[in-house]
Amino acid sequence: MKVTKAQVRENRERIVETASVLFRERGYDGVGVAELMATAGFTHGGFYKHFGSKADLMAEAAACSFAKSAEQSAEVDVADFVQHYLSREHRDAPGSGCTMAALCADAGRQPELIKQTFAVGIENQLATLANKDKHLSETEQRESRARRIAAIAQVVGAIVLSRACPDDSGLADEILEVCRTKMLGQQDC
Amino acid sequence: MKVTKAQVRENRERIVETASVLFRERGYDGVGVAELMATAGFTHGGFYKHFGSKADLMAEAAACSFAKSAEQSAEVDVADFVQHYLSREHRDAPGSGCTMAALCADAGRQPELIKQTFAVGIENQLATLANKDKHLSETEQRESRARRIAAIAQVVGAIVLSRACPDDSGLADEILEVCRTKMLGQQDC
DNA sequence: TTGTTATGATGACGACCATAATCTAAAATG
DNA sequence: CATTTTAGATTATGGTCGTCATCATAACAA
Repeated sequence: MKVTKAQVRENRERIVETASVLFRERGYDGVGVAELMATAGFTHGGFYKHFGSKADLMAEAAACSFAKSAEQSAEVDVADFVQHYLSREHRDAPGSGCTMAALCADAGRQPELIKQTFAVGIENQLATLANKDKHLSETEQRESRARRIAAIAQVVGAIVLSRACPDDSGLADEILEVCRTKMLGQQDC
Repeated sequence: MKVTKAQVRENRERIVETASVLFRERGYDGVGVAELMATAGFTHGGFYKHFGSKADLMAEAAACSFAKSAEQSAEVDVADFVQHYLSREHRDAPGSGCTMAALCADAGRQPELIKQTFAVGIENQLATLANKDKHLSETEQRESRARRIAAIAQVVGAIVLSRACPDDSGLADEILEVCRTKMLGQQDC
């Protein structure tokens, strides 16, 4: 059952995208190759014609989603970004949300290849946010980078903690709200 | 092979403590019941004489470690706490470190029972930090609670992100350092 | 001391895991 | 049109998973 080269590329893309969603929803250990392929519409046997291992796919799926989210957030106002990032909608839809927030804890337990991908993703996001202050002096830029790092830690921590709370718990919403207010209240971000 | 009642309690405690460490190191999905019991010095069969399910043990292990860490941090200066929490030592030893930082992302994908335990753990930590400002007015206390929530999100996010970076990466240390400085620089915490 | 109870060892259950060899049919290449 | 190539289905590997029934044994209550 051979398929067109274009079809192969499309199939591979669908596997990566399906994996990206499932991993974000259930974690790297929560999804097997077989289920992954079945969800994408294939049997599991063909998997290793596309990827060397599950870890390879994890890295590719992460890199792909990092690139996509950096691209998107480049054209959005920072305040709007925070507003959406720290929303209930984002928290309740990890499958279509931020890969960093959904999987960075998992990444910490994965092979170096995955960690490198995540480090690149963080640097990418930092660079995207930095585009707004090219005109700063060197010391100002250093201070700006520090603020951006702290901001990312803050919003990622907020989402992760909020997701750890029960659905009906007021605490989950409170965490989001508090961090949203704090974040928007300071001129940096 | 029956054992003393005292022995049973001690065995059960050892299982919980072993689980607490292993889960923090490798995640809830990364450790099986069999390996757990073997590490604690038992065969896997006896597990269900102590716990109804793996999820029950996860909840108990988390609750146990939350209680322990709240107890410890109650008698420590806040600045010292942050200093240690955002240290390389803490980041590189998740098995003996903060359960919230190690497992809150995993908790978000677990049954409600686990999430409830984590919510209680967060409230506990918030209450512990609050002991320092009993003398405040009601509005001041509300503001204080908001600051404490944001602080916890910040430090948890920092550890989780730092762990997601490669071991030799400068970024991992930078995240810790930046957040430590930011955190200690403000009078709240 | 006798009878009851319950711990923890043994072993098995069916399902899932990542990975891989084999085979096929059809696309790509000549 | 003939040949080569290869995507993806099929099937198998050896292992692990959570859960549980069974059972010997030793701690308990009587």
